[in-house]
Amino acid sequence: MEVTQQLQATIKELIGQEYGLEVEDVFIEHPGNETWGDYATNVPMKIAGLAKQPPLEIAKNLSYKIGKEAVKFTWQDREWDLFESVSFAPPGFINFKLSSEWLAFVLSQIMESGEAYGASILGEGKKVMVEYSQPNPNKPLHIGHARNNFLGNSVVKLLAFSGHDVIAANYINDWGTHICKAMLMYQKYGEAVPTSKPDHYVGELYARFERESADNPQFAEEVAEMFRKLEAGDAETIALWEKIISWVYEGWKETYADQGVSFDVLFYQHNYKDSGKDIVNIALEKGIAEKDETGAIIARLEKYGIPDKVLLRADGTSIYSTQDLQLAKDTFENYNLDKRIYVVDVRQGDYFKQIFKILEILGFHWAQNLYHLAYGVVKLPEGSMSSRRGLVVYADEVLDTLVRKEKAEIGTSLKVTDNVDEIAKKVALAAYKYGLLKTDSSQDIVFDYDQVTKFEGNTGPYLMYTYARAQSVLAKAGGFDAKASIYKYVPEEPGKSVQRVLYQFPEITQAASQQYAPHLLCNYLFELAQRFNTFYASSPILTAETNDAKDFRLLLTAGTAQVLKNGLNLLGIEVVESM
RNA sequence: GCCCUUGUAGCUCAGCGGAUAGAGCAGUUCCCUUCUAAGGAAAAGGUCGGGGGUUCAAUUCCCUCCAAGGGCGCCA
Repeated sequence: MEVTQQLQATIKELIGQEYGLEVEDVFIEHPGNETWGDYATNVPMKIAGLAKQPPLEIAKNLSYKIGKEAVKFTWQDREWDLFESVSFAPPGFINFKLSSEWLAFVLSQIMESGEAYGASILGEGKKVMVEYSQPNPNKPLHIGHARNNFLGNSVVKLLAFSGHDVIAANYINDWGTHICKAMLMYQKYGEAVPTSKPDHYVGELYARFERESADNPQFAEEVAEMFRKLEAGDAETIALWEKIISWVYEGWKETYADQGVSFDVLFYQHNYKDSGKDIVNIALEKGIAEKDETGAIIARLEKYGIPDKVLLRADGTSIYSTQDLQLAKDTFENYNLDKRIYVVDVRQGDYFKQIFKILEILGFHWAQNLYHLAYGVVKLPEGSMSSRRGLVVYADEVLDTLVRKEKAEIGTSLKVTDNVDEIAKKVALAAYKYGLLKTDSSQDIVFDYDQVTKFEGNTGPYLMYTYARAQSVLAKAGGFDAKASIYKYVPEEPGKSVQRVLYQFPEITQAASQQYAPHLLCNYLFELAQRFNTFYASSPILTAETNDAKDFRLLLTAGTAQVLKNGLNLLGIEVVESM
């Protein structure tokens, strides 16, 4: 059982005995200052009123009654105390300090579990679909999309690691007037084959439309006409659409492969164009939506405090939301989902409120299990990105820059002689992913090129470097007693400080999974790496004073490396053995 | 007009209602004849936008003001 739960149960019981009180939640935290302890509770202050006693008195009494013998664990056929001490502190805290035995036990657990260390069964039996990326065929991916891809990818891994049955889905917006804009330009000016990376080429066609449509008012009607023909199934128009869209897929395939992002299933918007209209008709019948004076079909949502939503255009053609309603229904019912998560930027907040509410009032019970994981916008130091003002940073371009920089960096290192390209790519991606994941995903971030292309401090490469160093020492040691028992334990500060973070890994992976928050993991891994590096700088490992100390430090090194590797994997970052 | 979000060190960001507000970068000092210096150590840097309130306790919750973003029926 988890330490936290065990502790909570013990405290609850004791409060019942001592004060005859039932406490629902016993809040357990890690104290801000480690000298106080590894766990703490504020429960004396919470119950002071009901117990009619000063909080400090309660803390004193409870800490005394709990005692360090209260909680035990078994290891190597022996019982050990979980805590080294239980103490109280004003204004009414109880602090618990973990025993050296427990901290050593954690190391043995890490070695035993290996890549599975930190995994949990939190989501056992739950099926979740995570839809992310949702690229727009008209625009080459920029760093905002990169944030989406990295976040979605990491959330999928986190959920799987906590026992969920996860389906990574991508929804391709291949149907709509936006595609027709590129198609129209191709019809007018296009070459037979793309003259640049195919998806970028289509992007250029679209950009051309944007530029020229102001001076060519007839374009708008030509596009509308083209889309009507497309929806009506006109063979020639469909052939053109297929041609354009296949170029886009070709380009994307490369980008996704570069980013190390993949999906279990792809949904195409065009597959939902007809059934989507069916669901709109049901909404009409139920009086949820109505036809307005122009002929457009509108869902009336104002009584729920949400803006009304157009579901079909006046000319009867469909829009994004038409298909999205149907997709939600299909996936929920066909995949038997327990939850569906949409990783989409925060500006779509109202849109998803509308969609979710419509499905709810249509009577779909599963509508409450739809969740919009809204992530913040990626801005530039100059302000919001804007392709019109030329203020865009493309995803491919950042990766190229990072790879180039990393190759130069490797050039100065004597450690890497083989696989330069592969290592450069991995380190570059680590910098990229970590840079976009380390901030709370709900927040807008400012993308500072100089900062992301730095490989020092709180960065992905720093964590990889820490791992590589650890591996290097382990390789030189040529093996050690991985079961270094408790009897070999040599208490020492820099090492213990690492252990005080290591044991928290399972808590962190669970919290990150429950909150869909990779940044929690980033914060944790950085803290771990910092402490390990301090240990590394001050405690010789291979030349330790005694053999026991050497074994123990090697064990600590191996444990740290394992946790770093497991954690980085959850962020979509692959470690390298040397760099 | 309505709705949402943000305001923490020069910059970029952490901070779970708690016990002296934390990093990284930049700037200042140190540390490679020792296991990878993509590292480590030290000092410096903050009226947590302003003002009220709730609480034993507020950067954290509520209200208000100021400032900056974003979203609002036929785009995605």
